[in-house]
Amino acid sequence: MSSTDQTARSNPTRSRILAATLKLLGGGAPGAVRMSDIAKAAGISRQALYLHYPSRAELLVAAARHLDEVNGIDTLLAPSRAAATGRDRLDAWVAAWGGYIPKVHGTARALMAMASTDPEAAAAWDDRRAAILHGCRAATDALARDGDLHPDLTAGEAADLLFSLVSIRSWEELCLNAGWPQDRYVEAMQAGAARLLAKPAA
Amino acid sequence: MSSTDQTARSNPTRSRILAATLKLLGGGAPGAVRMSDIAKAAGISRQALYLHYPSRAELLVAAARHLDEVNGIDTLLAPSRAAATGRDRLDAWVAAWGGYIPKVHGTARALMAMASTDPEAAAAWDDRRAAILHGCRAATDALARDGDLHPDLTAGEAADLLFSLVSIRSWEELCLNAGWPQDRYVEAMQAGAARLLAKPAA
DNA sequence: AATCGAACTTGACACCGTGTCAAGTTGACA
DNA sequence: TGTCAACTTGACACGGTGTCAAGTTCGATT
Repeated sequence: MSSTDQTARSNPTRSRILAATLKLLGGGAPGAVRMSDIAKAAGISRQALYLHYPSRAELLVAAARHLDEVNGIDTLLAPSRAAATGRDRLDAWVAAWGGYIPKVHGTARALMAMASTDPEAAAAWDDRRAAILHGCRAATDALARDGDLHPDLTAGEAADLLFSLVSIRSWEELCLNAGWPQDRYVEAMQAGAARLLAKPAA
Repeated sequence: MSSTDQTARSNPTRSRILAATLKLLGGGAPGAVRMSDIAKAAGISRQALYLHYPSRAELLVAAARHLDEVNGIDTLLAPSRAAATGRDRLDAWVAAWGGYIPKVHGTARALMAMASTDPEAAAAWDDRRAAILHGCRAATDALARDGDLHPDLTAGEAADLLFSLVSIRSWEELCLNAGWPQDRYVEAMQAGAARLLAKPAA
């Protein structure tokens, strides 16, 4: 999830392309974002864009990678790894991931849409899914180690549940459609994840 | 959600079109379903298809309507309305809706995708969202009436949470990607919804 | 100073899927 | 017999992606 993307840093045009892509994708894009839109925003011709990223799918994948890098996803997720108890870890994970969603959801949305047609995008999206699910699993494993996991659930099931509870789609539903403020979202997800996954207080 | 769709029943060709559409959309469609695919499956020309449904969006909307009708969605949801206690109502709702998802998810998926480009499809999808959310709200209201709602949540928030917990996307995640059996899904959602939304046992 | 190559430009074109248009065929019903 | 509706074939426009070919610009090489 963080392979210090040389190409982008060393090459000024590519950075501008990625920056333009993220800007368009991030800023509540009105309708679809076309390749030509991105080229225009980056101040180059459409063909130059294809010179750097041979397909829309590859561009989106690169943009998602780049997004993780500039946001320092690893640093962001560190507190979760450092937590002492399972409950703390769950809270920290939900806070970290929940806080990250607003930053990535535009790009993620485009990647998801692409994934339904392009196999390369599908693979990239699957990688990300796996990484997030892995984070969820780490939290539910920690919970299980503390004997704090709800008795009806295996750690695997709990991870799946957590993953779907704090999925990007669900965030969109709550924060974009239902109008929840981001703070309330994180708070409710932390409390909700605990109720959903942890053993009820004795 | 059930306006006894005259047109379809009275017109044999339309029924065949809708049947073909649902079949293609339902049967784990490999890749995108084109208008020409549907025409071929219905045994008519592409142009005849446009004669009945002037756009892909309108066809998908009609297919979704038709799907609700043949499945008797109202009858299906009746047990939920009849439940005595809030908890019963929640359980019945989750069971009914959760059992309905596998039948509609193919069509819903297509409609969702369409909604991001076509305003008419977006409106149709929003109607469906509203109807489901309304069902969720009815359940959480019943819970609240019994004084059984979790103290941290308003009935509105609880409905939003329930809606996103049992969303089609989440079902896809759990049952298609994570491989949960449908039975386990319903069971886990019933128990999970109760933990998430109801007041903890005293 | 001449030139080579990389990055970029303009402009054209193929492909695909949606949606439209026009002109013909078929068959039922009056 | 004529007419109307449903349907057919075949063509075409449009938008978006991706490709191809032929120039331009400019810095680095020798």
